[in-house]
Amino acid sequence: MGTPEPRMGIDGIRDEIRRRGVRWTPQREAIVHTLLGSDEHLTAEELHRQVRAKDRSISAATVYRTVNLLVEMGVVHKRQFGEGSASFESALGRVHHDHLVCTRCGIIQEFLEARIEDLQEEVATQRGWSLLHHRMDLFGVCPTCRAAEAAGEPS
Amino acid sequence: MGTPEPRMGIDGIRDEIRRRGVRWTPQREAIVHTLLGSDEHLTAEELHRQVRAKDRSISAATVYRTVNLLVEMGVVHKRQFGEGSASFESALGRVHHDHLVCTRCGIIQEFLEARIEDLQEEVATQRGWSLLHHRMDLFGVCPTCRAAEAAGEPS
DNA sequence: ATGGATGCAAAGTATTTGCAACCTG
DNA sequence: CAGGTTGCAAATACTTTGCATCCAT
Repeated sequence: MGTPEPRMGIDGIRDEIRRRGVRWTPQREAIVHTLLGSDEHLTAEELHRQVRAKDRSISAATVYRTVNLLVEMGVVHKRQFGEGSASFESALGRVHHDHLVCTRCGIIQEFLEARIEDLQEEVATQRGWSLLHHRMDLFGVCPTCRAAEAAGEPS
Repeated sequence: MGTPEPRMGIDGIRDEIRRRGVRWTPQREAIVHTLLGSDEHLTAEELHRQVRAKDRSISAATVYRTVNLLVEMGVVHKRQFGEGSASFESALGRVHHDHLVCTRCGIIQEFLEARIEDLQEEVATQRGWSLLHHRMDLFGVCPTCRAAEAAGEPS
């Protein structure tokens, strides 16, 4: 339930984990370094694969347990774009944003549009709701894929 | 890939199904009537339960196969709010809308905010994307639950 | 009568959990 | 050295699929 310092950093995560009375293990260190050091949206499987490059013995179960801990701590966001696996993304030192998802190549571009954020709050308030959070994903074709399509390349 | 007539109706679905060379069975009729006749967002399990009230023998597999067919025909929308099962919602005679989801009681209220729709198009276009569709869910506490909370009722 | 549809059970995904061994604090 | 953590395998939740039978056209 803790909201961490905005720019806690990896060391801060270690300290926060210990402060919670949970342990800082080599597995957790590898997972945190990999996920927090990446600016990508990684699925549990992708994260597992990368982490196994450091330590072959790390299991998928530990990856799942660790990302769930990090999500619960508020330092990682869980995203669910299309169907299939969820993705995980570092929340450290980053402001809220939404996503453009390319339906052709899968690339994800982040954006923040303050006018939309304001209108979302207005929509909720006008209808008597209190807004907690939201999810907004825009699906379309990215500039690169549009160019490829224009060049006649089949999808 | 067919985009159906906006107000096709249940008979129109039967005709469209036959036009595609697939068959109109009692199971499909029961499922279509139940889902299209409901203004709720139903999970496959909820739909299966309701449909079994008409015909005990209808299997979950048939429910899944039928909703997938209807989604592919464009007459039903598949929604994935939180975790867990997907929900299905009739698209017939309805315009696009987004959702407010109560994190306390799960109720779903639909809304349409043209200014947000315009800004989504603008966000995509400005960044060189072509927008195909989007998903926007606002999570918060509905008026009823807010009143209950104000009255001191624990969640 | 013919090939799509159904029910059933088994298989698939994605993720979680029980448990004994292990290791951090 | 106490209790949280790990790897493994089994379990879970949701959905899809193979197959023999059935039935809509």
